Amino acid sequence: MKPNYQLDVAEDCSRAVKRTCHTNPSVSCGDCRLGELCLPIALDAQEIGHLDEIVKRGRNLKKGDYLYREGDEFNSIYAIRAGSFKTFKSSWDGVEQVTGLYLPGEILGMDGISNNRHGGSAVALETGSFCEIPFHQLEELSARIPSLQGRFFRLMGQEIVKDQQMLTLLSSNAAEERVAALLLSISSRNHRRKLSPFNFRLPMTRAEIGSYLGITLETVSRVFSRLSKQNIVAVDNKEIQVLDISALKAVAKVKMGCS
Amino acid sequence: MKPNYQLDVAEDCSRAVKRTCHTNPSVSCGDCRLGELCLPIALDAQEIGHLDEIVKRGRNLKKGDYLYREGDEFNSIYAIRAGSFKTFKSSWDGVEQVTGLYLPGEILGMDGISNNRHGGSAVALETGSFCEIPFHQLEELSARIPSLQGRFFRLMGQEIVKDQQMLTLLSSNAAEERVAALLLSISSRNHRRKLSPFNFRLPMTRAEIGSYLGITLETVSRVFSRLSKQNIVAVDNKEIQVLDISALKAVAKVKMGCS
DNA sequence: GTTGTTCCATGATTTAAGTCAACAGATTTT
DNA sequence: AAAATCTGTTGACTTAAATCATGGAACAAC
Repeated sequence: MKPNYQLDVAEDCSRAVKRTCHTNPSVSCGDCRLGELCLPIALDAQEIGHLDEIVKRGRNLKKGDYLYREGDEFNSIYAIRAGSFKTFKSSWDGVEQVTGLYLPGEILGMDGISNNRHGGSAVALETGSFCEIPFHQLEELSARIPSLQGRFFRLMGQEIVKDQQMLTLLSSNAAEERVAALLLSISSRNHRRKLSPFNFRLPMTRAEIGSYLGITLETVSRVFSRLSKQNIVAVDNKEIQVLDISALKAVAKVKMGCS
Repeated sequence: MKPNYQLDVAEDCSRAVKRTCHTNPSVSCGDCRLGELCLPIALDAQEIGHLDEIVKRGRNLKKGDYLYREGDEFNSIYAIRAGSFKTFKSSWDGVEQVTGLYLPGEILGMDGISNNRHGGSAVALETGSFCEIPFHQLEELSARIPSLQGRFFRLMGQEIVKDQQMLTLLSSNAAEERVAALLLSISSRNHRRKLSPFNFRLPMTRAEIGSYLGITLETVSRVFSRLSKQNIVAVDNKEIQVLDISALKAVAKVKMGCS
């Protein structure tokens, strides 16, 4: 059985001739290889043209740079082209609570829509690039292009579903389930992006993972050790190799994004 | 200091002469006393008229009746007029996970938008009534009425924010914080509805509250006992009286809907 | 009203995860 | 390349909440 995914982004880019690499900042939505994951799905060529006009493409960030901060005025949503981002809130006591992990092709920043103010912050976990889509222009365009409106409704609905899955994950306890579910989620999202679902690098530290999953970093570490000992995954620092995906699913009791 | 809220719904209804009671099934959106909480905010009279044409008003349910079930085809969203509802998912092992609590003026069912299938079930926690809004008609109308589109974007955004607040509540542990936050949330939502923020009846059992908050029913019960002993709230079964709201906020470390 | 359920409170015990602490490996900085 | 900082692992101990168990109160059905 041959894997139908490329092993890494660089390799994929070198293959692409006319579509150009997605890390090329000037590539338009129609040519972006993330097209079938990002906002434009379900739009025809002409509609994508309109969308292209309002999208500010190819902004780059390095690790630790903010996309926006908690309390910032909300102006745009962001489509990730490369790299990974986390969203988080700082609680009264300054402790940061990770609320989301976002990978290429995913949309960020919808937490600002209801109040015109971002409810949390978003930072790059590594060097990355993104497109900025001014929201009021998107709204105007949506009113004129029903399929875009529909697409955006669906996108927001997806965010709701995702958050609610996370919610059930966090209330039905068990540290192991949570960690396993996160690994499966990353795995399946990688698969969607035509990357290996079995080998990937965790973009977050143990502390960030713990914060996201509502457990301590020590517990995260111990769970990795246990899963390792059972030969379910191989863990080398942030490098993860899934050895037995069905066992991993059993541990997770299949909650989050099932592949 | 005089309270500016009515003590209960019945009293409020008896006062209303031309607006008619909101439990009257035939009252239109323009006249519904929930107007300023529900979908129509930000619409003018004519737009509300259009909305009225697609809304199926005044459906009634009794305790335990389903609004929709997990896996059902998604057709409509629902606006609650009276009563309260919970949403939940059943996990593989049949254990039910409460994912949301909905009160009058709130909108239910947006979890179906992305997949055309409801991700969870919704049932009435007590006798209640609601309006059904067929989603595809709402979409069409939204494409023609920009302010309705905007309103709905905002409404979905609100759901996202709400879920993320819940998420941070569940990861930053402490049973007491969670219970306190839930009480404050209900309190402030009651306030918005011009009901007492200090006296209310919990619509859920201890088991449901526990499931929602990711703790056991015994823990919920113990937390109530402790808060009671500290004279922060008076608890008589489901009847709650908030005695010291600032102390309650301190316990909650102010997380969920702050009043 | 009586009977049968469901719901709630509380005690005793167990357990999973948190906390504290020390050290080793990585990564950055200079 | 050395120093300094951040990140990850593991152990020992503590603790908050889960589990198990009982009795009583509230509610529904008949």
